[in-house]
Amino acid sequence: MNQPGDTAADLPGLLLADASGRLPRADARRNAERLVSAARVAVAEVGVGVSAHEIARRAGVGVGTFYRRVPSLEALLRAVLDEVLDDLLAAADRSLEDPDAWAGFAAFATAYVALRTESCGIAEALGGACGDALADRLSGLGDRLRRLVERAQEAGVVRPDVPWQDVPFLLAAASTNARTLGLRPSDRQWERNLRITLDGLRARQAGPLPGPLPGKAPEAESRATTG
Amino acid sequence: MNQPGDTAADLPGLLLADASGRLPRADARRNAERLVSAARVAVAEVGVGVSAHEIARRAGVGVGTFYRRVPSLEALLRAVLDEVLDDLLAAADRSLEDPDAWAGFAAFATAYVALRTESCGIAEALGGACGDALADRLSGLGDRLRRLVERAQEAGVVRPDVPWQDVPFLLAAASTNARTLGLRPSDRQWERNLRITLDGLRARQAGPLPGPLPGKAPEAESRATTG
DNA sequence: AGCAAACGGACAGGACTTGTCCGCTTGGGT
DNA sequence: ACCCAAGCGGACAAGTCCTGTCCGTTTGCT
Repeated sequence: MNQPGDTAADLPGLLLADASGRLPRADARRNAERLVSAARVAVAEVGVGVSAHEIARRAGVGVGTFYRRVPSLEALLRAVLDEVLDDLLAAADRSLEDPDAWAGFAAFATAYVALRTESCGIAEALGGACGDALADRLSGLGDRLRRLVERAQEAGVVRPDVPWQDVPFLLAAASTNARTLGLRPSDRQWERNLRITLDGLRARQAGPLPGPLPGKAPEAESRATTG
Repeated sequence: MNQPGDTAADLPGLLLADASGRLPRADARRNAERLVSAARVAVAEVGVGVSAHEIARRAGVGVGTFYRRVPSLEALLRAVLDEVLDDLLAAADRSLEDPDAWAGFAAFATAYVALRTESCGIAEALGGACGDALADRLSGLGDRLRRLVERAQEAGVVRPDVPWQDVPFLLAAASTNARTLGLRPSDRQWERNLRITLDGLRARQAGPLPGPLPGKAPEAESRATTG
């Protein structure tokens, strides 16, 4: 996906080198790589709201070094997220080429859910928490997901009464992280959730879905009494 | 659930009256009620991280009035959450008395998902975001959910290979809010998610679930490559 | 009408945040 | 081995947002 020998830490969008295009000293390059690695982990564990000081601390460098190696906190986070989303887009394209429509759909669903589960920040980004910055990639993902679902429905392997617009909700749902549920994070929970969700999506007899199609309802507020 | 004639706004845990047990002036009582109402809405829309100034603004009063009517921000949020959780516990007990095991389970699942979907703050609280403050009520909920699931499995209406520990994950998943997904909030999305989840849980032939039982895995960290 | 109770909101003080700056350290060419 | 510029750490500036207090003004009730 990323050419070896890109910028310091193989992040195309991130200018880590100086004006001459090189990082002359080994420690500079090493720290740049540590910062990018730390940023990936921190985005996964803390989320897109992680602070520059926190990333620097995890990388084992001072804040001064952070801002010498990276143009800004925003640029670093952006580069990390862009990379992951590009990988995911590529995975979707590969799934679309799978001759088995169900296998392709399930493979992408698995990759998507795994990613959301692993990285709290990616889940936020996929949910639009980063505003317009990732809009292009997100709409590209939506487009591919629509094609994957429609193809599987035409092949008769996904129940036809589920509109493709429901699927991002279902996948996001299956990837709900243990951390957000008050239970200790057991690594493979998402696999169980996804399995049950996919069982619910598989073509077989089932009643019509309740409610209107998503994405068109007015902004009406509803309050239900739980009693 | 709450006796009429409790404290100012029917929140048992919250001392809104002065030492004599009365709020002498009508405006004081009116503002107390406005603050509690605003807190409920703000918790739903903003989450448990909502600020005192924000609640006061929504109630149309100054911060001074906020702190004169309410012992602290924490106490107000706690009272609001306690009330909702007590209602939910009562709903669970009612479901356990339903002679139809599936209907009882589905009714509670619906109430639970509806609540999480309606209120962002309740979803956070149910996920343990409030620490030990709600631990008693949360463990009570877990206990009732376990009994609901096991009863439905013994009656043969929920697939027996799904351990009850998976169900809170699945319900939390079904209630994933539209707001967190970058799509405009369409009120009834959760009904569609829940329907598909329940379809996945209904007893019928299905392969064994992958992975270990939740809640027992060690803290091992896993990194998967998405490519 | 009088006055205590209640009001609004400026303010204090603290916990964060991003990003800068400067005195000290060190990599690496000579 | 030496030298020095490049690189380093972390104190610091300036800002935002937080909870909670205080006081001059308004208002409900007797």
